[in-house]
Amino acid sequence: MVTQIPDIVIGRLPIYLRELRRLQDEGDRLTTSSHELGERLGISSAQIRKDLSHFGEFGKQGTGYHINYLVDQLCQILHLDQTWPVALVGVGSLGTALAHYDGFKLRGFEIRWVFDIDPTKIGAEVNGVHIQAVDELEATIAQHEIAVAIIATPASVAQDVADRLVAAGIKAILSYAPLHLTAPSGVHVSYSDPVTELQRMTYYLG
Amino acid sequence: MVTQIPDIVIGRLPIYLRELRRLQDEGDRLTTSSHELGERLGISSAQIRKDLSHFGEFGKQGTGYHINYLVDQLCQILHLDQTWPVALVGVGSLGTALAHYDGFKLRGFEIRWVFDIDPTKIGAEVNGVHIQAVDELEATIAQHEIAVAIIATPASVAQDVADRLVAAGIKAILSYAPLHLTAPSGVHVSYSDPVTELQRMTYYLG
DNA sequence: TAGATTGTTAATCGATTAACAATC
DNA sequence: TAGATTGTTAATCGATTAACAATC
Repeated sequence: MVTQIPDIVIGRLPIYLRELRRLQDEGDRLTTSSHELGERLGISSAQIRKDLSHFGEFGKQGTGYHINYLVDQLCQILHLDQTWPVALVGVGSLGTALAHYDGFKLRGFEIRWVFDIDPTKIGAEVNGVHIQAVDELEATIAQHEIAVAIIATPASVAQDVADRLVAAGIKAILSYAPLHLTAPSGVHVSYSDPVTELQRMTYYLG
Repeated sequence: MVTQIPDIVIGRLPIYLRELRRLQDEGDRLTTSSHELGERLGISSAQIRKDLSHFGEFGKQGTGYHINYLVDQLCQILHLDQTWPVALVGVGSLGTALAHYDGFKLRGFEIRWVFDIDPTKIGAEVNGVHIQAVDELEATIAQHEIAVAIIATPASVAQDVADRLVAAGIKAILSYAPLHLTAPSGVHVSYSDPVTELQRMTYYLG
């Protein structure tokens, strides 16, 4: 029986995975518990057990969860037992920073195509990746069947870029442009806007 | 009577504000409606009306919301009728990109102090701001009563940096380090981790 | 065996939505 | 007046938590 799992549960799995990897790196134990994990993440142990129980029984009464095993399971669930090749659009300062970020590879992603509209950038390289003209976006994405893209363009062109990415077959977009993007259902969009995040916190400051 | 307003409501206000600013920039109308705003943001009109009603009655039956007025009100609520000076820790490629980002000023923030631990960077400038040694962090934050900070350091030192920021008086932290930070209650922490965001989406991809 | 911890149930808590009287 | 849209209520829907039998 296929049960629809809430988005909010899916959203926590990468957080669990990230903390489990830290436990692996610390390397001093083979198992952990929902209590320990919750303690480290500020999440209740009941919620962690409930979340995981949507996908199977990964723990053992009395001993908890085998860290390596749970990491493997979460990677399978999140489809991270592969490296997702990523297209990046926009090589301004943020795009360049993302292209150089070495935290992608180890966690399942690799920026392998980079696009910009600026003729003085096209043909150059960023972190070993050739910068292509945005004109080539559709052909490249279709040819390589790329599913994941990052938008790091100015806000003014982000919706247009998103439309073209979607038309070319992209299924998941992470956008750094500070505006809501419209995309057809079946295409997943997530956002990162530092100002929005800061504004959420200033409410609570005198 | 003071009612506790849910965090999730507060979290949507900056989104409303951002879209209202877009309507201002488009400049072709003085008013909007919860229906229009919801349409543009993929949020139900009922939710928008409910959210706003926590803070007052900002609309008029039949005509909707006066855009400029609602922007003003939201800015007041979010304490954005001032510019918040921000301290940035870490001047790697991401920190540098943030220091150069010109989207802060217009929306209520300004990176005015920058810290790094690398002696070859200390004393240089990034976007007109002097790079200080991390040693000077406590004194500078206390002296200027800085409330908001951004962490763009490697994960390995992020918790230590956060502890020092908090001890010096910082009340809101936006962290780009890919790990959960522990902070005392009363200190607000938000996160931006591109990999976590991408991992949330790959679950839905074949 | 005794202690620890799971997976699950039922209860609680909170958020969203539908509907509509009020009124511009 | 007629149409549009608010603010609010009550109903629905969904998420979190507390508690505990099962069992390692």
